[in-house]
Amino acid sequence: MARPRTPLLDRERIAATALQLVAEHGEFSVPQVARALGVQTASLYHHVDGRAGVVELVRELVSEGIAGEALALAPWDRALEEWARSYRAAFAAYPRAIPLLMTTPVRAPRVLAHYERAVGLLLAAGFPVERVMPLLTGLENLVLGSALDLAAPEAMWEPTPQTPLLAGALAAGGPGRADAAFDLALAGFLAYARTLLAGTEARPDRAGASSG
Amino acid sequence: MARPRTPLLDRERIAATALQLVAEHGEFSVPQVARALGVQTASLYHHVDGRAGVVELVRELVSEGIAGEALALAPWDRALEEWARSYRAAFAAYPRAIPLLMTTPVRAPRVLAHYERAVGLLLAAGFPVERVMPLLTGLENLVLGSALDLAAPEAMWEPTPQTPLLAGALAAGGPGRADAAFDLALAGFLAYARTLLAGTEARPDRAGASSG
DNA sequence: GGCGAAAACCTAAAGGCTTTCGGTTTGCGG
DNA sequence: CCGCAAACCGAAAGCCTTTAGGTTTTCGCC
Repeated sequence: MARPRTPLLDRERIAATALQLVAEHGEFSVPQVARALGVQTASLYHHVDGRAGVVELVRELVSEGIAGEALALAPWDRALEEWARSYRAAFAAYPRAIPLLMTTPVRAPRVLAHYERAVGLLLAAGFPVERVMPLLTGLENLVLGSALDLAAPEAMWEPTPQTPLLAGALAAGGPGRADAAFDLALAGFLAYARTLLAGTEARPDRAGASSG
Repeated sequence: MARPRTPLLDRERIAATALQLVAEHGEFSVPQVARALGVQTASLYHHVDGRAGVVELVRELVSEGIAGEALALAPWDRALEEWARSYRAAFAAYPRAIPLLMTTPVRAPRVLAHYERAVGLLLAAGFPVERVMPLLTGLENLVLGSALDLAAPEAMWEPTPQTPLLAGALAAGGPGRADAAFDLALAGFLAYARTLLAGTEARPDRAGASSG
């Protein structure tokens, strides 16, 4: 009962166990992961940078389904669209993880690398740098909001007898409808982005020349 | 040191203290609120339904700035736009509260009443019931994502030396830019919603007639 | 005016969480 | 073979949420 012949823990098993707990209960704690692995709580801290480190492992696992290579497609709007679709699909597989991952800042290198690529794509497409983060933020909100809505609308609103219309609207949307709504919202977003780019190209921005 | 001559606590003081803690530190705990009010932790439980109850009080306070009467405007798209603008302004005043309020389901009656009204507005405008929640979800994500981006972009991504483009894009956006981006994104959203409505009216939905 | 009930605070405690510190055993490089 | 690092355990500090039970004060009612 000290050091075992073969290690009981590694980052992969920790990540998988935490993700399973999140998928089942919507949250996790370090002791819960330890119990599921038949290990004392303190042992986890030899493999992982605290609870926040486990969250990042979960993020990596959930994000594995995102097709980063889609960002290499042309033209830029098609790249963004394919990326957003695989992004949504990856998170829709684990809807209960979304609140957990939205709450904490993204630190996972693999996920940051995705965003780095996406920023590069938008800059190469001609967007001014100050438009890039609002665009990515908007797209991310569209994707995650849709993924959450797809399989866990009750995570957002709690209808009461005083809110019959809300209850009806919540009950009305099925998975197929959510998919169609995402398609349309994404199309709207991309159309907006194209308009924005056209306006930028027509009148090049000269911000920063006066006060910076 | 038992029951005081004049009460030390009430829901308003609890709410204000919790909101102040959230505004300063991004989170709160029941003992922290108690300490700030010079009271024992357990005393709060006589006024509030646990920690979740305090969260709902904070939500009410933050949401007070939302102009619910905007939903009575005509036409429906202008009502939605004005509502969204005041919604964003209310949350932008307390950006650090946004993660807290996005994580837990909405229970606060006043806020649910807002959504109830919004659902009614969209139904009256002619949207099919199964489109309503995706629309509201999308609008809410737009609003909250923009509010968070307005004053706390570092709450979402943690740039590293490996992500120079991301760091640059994060540094580039100022408050004025975020406002302009919100204006455009909102315009895009409303245009998308109008398109959706036009398509619905052209070919009335008969969902529910076959199986429901 | 008196009295019981309820309100409002307290102390205490259970049980959970995160994290660190100091053992103890095992494996490995020299 | 020896020393060191790795991997696990036990214990503990300090935080959190929530409940239970006690004490004093106020208020409504007779």
